[in-house]
Amino acid sequence: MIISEKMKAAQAIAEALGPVQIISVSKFVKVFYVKSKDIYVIPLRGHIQQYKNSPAYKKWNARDPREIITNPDAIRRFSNDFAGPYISALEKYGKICSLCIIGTDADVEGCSIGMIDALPFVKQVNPSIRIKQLWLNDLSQNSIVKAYNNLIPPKWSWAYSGDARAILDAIIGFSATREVSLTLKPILKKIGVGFTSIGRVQTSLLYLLYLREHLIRNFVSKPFWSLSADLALKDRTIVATHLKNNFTDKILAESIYNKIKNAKDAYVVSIKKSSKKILTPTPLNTSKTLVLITKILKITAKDALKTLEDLYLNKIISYPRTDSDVYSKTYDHLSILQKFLIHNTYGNYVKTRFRLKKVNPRQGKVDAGDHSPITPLISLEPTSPKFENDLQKKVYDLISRYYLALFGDPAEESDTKILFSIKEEEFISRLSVLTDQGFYSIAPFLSKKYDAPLDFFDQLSSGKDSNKTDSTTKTHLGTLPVKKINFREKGTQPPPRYNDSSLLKLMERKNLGTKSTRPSIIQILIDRSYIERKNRMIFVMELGFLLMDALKVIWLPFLDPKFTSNVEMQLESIRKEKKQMKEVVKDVKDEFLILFDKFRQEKPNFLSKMNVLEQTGNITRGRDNLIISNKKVFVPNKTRPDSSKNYKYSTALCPNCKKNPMKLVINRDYTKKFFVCDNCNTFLSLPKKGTPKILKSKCLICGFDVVKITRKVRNNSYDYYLCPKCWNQGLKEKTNEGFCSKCKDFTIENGKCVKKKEYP
DNA sequence: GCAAGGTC
Repeated sequence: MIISEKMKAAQAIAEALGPVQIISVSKFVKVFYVKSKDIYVIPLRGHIQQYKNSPAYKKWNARDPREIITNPDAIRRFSNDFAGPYISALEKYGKICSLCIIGTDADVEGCSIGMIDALPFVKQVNPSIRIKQLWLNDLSQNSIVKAYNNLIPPKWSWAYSGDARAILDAIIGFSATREVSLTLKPILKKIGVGFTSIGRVQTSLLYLLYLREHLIRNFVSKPFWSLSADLALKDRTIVATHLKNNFTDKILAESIYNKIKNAKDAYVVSIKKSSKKILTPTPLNTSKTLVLITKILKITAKDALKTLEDLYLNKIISYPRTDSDVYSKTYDHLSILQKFLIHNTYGNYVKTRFRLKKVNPRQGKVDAGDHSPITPLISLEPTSPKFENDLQKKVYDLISRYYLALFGDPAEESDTKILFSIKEEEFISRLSVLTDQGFYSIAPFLSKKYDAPLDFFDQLSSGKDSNKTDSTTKTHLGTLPVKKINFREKGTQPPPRYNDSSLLKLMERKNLGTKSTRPSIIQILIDRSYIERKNRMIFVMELGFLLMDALKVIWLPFLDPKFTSNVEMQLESIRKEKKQMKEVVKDVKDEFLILFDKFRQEKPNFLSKMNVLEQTGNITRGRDNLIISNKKVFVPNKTRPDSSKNYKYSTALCPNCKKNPMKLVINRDYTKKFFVCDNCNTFLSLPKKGTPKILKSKCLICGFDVVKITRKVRNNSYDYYLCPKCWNQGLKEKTNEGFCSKCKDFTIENGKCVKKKEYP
């Protein structure tokens, strides 16, 4: 048996090894059987287990949060709720196989998924099974066959490194989140916030945002003065700035201004022209793609990643989570390019590529050995029904154009520096002109803004072929009339606010989070009311600001990204077998325990600083209408984590007021489930156990939406159906009605309420 | 109620 990390990889592995037979082990999980080799390839869904607090520590008040660090039994591994069918498959095939091959992704998390999450289930049913590892650099058939013929001993140290990461994140996160939340409980209650989370990555990121916010809030603008000249050139105006700009000495600047303000002519002293080639871009890894999409389409990182995933699942682009920007030598670019030949918009560009035989892409530098760079797999017109929404079209367009640009010619720009003399004062004007658009023709969004070409200066530089000249210097070449001399007072500006695009870059630079988690880390800070987005800019809210302000005197070593990079170094030493996992977990725990105790010591100071929140009742900043002093509870719904967009609604109207559809409310741990009417607050309760889903069909008795309830019992799941309205009626009247299976006249067929067939 | 990391 081969254990794989995901469905797509399982299928690719199986198909590379021989003809495949698909075995459905549950509604959604398939196992791929390669009959010729008698191999079962079993997919997983990433991690199938996670660390949680053991039952004794489940309640926040039950035990001292400090024990989460000191008591090794405080956290335990639990199977995820979707893991049932995967575990069943591991057990079923574990029993009948003699060799178990770990074929998860070739990285630390992949090893931990295969060996820590999945393998124990196999070993439990078959303790003597042999274990090997399939080390895959990509999912091409060649690589898979090669790796299969060269199985390696399992890389345990890699798996332990990942496991240590998970343990430390859980211990640090759970203990600190509880300790800080419980400390702030009275204050948080008053400002309507449930808890304040602390984590290795999110807290470092919040600290960096706090530092920037601090700079911006405390920024004092300093004045400076600038001199510039508007010069007339035919019907255009070109602007030249004083060579000594900017002036901090107002008197000096003013005296120059007075000297030249009535000048009529600007003498061209010299023209320097140089040209520069701009290389085609390098292939797209996840990080680059997220930065590109958020920047060009001005959407959030979360939406960008979601759209990439959707395009991938619809087989429109390749796997979107990769650290590589190098294609393997055997990557079949030709067949992709050929698909684009007939494209209405990109077709001509691609034809030219074939004509010029430019069919090899520019390569990047990093081959992380995971997946190929992000690549369009098919050629789609914007009208294609395969797109589910407008955003998918736009993202596909960006990725396709970018990919095609890898085969493009370099672009070329010319940079012209013109030095003027205005009454002996030197002024300079810089012009940047695109002289050869090269790959920008297919990917114009990669281009910076250029000036319109000015052939005037080409004539001035006496007819030399400027394209081939790197630098030409001419003196006293003529004059331009001065339209106006400008003398302006300006002020220094604070550093800019982060947006999703620059924040992703920051996280990459500071090595915070991974390609897959960065967008969700940003989202967590928003959900916690630590930060908010306004006009795509990130603002730190009062809660986040004060928290960092108060914590920085106690926890600086933890807030600094150096903490997480040190942890990562330690994890590396496990991977490289220089240190034992136990040793590293102990060291980091000890280090954090000292900080934890320091927090306890400083609690009174911390609390008094955070009390400001309570006094002003203000967790936000910059939204004037929300700053209400001396009111204890004010937090409007808007500043709370807004999950409203995730709500599902019934199509039927509220049976009471008949004005609104009803909102399906499910809280995070699925303990509360009900329909509620936003208008009249009417409730329809739902069964306590199981996950409800609104079906597209309506109850033929009352007209309300039929709901499917999925129940999971141990490793199995089953569905049943009910009508919430009839069911609530049944509860009230104790008639036990509303279950579709017990309905006299109707039944559910293919998810639809239909009349029962009558049998004569 | 909590983290960060995978993934449908």
